[in-house]
Amino acid sequence: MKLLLQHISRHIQLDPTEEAYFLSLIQLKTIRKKEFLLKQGEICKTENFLLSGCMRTFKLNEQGEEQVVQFGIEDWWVGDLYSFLTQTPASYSIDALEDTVVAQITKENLDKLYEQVPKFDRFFRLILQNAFIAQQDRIHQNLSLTAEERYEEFVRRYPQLEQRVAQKHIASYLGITPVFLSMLRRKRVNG
Amino acid sequence: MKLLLQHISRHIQLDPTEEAYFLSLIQLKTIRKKEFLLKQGEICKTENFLLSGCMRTFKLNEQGEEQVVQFGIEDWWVGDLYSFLTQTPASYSIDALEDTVVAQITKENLDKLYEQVPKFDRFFRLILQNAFIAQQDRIHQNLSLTAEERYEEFVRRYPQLEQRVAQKHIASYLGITPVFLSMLRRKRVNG
DNA sequence: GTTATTTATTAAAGTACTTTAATTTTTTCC
DNA sequence: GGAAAAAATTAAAGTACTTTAATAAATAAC
Repeated sequence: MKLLLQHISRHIQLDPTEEAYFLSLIQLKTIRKKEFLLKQGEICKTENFLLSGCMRTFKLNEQGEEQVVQFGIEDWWVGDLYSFLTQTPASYSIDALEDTVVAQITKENLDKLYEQVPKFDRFFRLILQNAFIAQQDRIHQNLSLTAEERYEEFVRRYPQLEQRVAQKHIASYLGITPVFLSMLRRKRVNG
Repeated sequence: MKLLLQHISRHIQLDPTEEAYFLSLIQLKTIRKKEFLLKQGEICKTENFLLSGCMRTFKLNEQGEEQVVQFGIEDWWVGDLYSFLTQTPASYSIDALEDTVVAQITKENLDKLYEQVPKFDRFFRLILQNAFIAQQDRIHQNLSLTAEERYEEFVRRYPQLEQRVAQKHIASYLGITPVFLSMLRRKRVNG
């Protein structure tokens, strides 16, 4: 839980009362490997901050294939933001790739938090700014780089993930088939 | 300028003093068709709200081709957020596809605004939430749809843009060549 | 620890999309 | 309003990536 408070203190300063109030709105939850935090069609009841472990956010496309849109590790937020905000059925599923612990806040509690401690408007504005910038770069890369270049970028940017996550998930995240990713890796190793 | 105040009032309520203060921090600027609002390498000094016209945000890739990452029309914000926040050289260029009028706020003034009227933290949080959701959907679509399907989606979602913007820019936004887009369009018309 | 199951590799044939280049259409500009 | 420039169309050859299928390697399960 210290991890979450550290994460917040990087963006805003809380006094002890505010910190206590914030913590009173948070719940911990453990998700075992292969279990789901959220299933497509359910309502996303919480925003989730990863304290440990690794998760993936994905969507079934029309052919029933799983398309990974995001990974989450320690220090990252995961959730289906649209479903959370509108309390409508989720388009994304989220499951655990390792045993995972998350800190959760419900929409009701988050709304209270915004009213009681408006600094959190700023906090989430800052978080979203960073996420927006990262996503825009990713869109640019997806459109202008080859699969090979995207893979290089992925390895460079997330060396930990390359190790922790199955190749088929990385392939999906990059928008290519596992077969083709395997070819790229061989090419990389052999020269 | 009414457009901007309406846009804000959809998300937060300002009292007359706050509104006047906000307006005192805003400047209008006209950009003629083909002129630049921002050039890659310059520092992005303002966030920009489009009152009329149409702009494109793009980046030169390593082969020197222009990759369009976003269009902007009335009611949208444009800028290079990373360059704006860090006041470092921009990775993106922004130019006008039509004569355009924008309402601008500098980083200095926006920082003042956040301190004087903290509601704006909420305002931009809400704007960023929407942008984040839209981008996530776009990432998913870019990875899981064919070029033809992405084009269909684009036409469905932004019918106005399809009319207003040159095909080569739409092709770039979709991540395909103008030649291939032309083929898709013929196919669409002929059956 | 062995078996069953899932994941990664390899090869070969197929397809969506690109590249190049020539022609036509549309837009720009004095 | 006519010439020049830019954008869109068409066709043909080329390439990055997919699909299928068979085998090997790694992980899970009892």
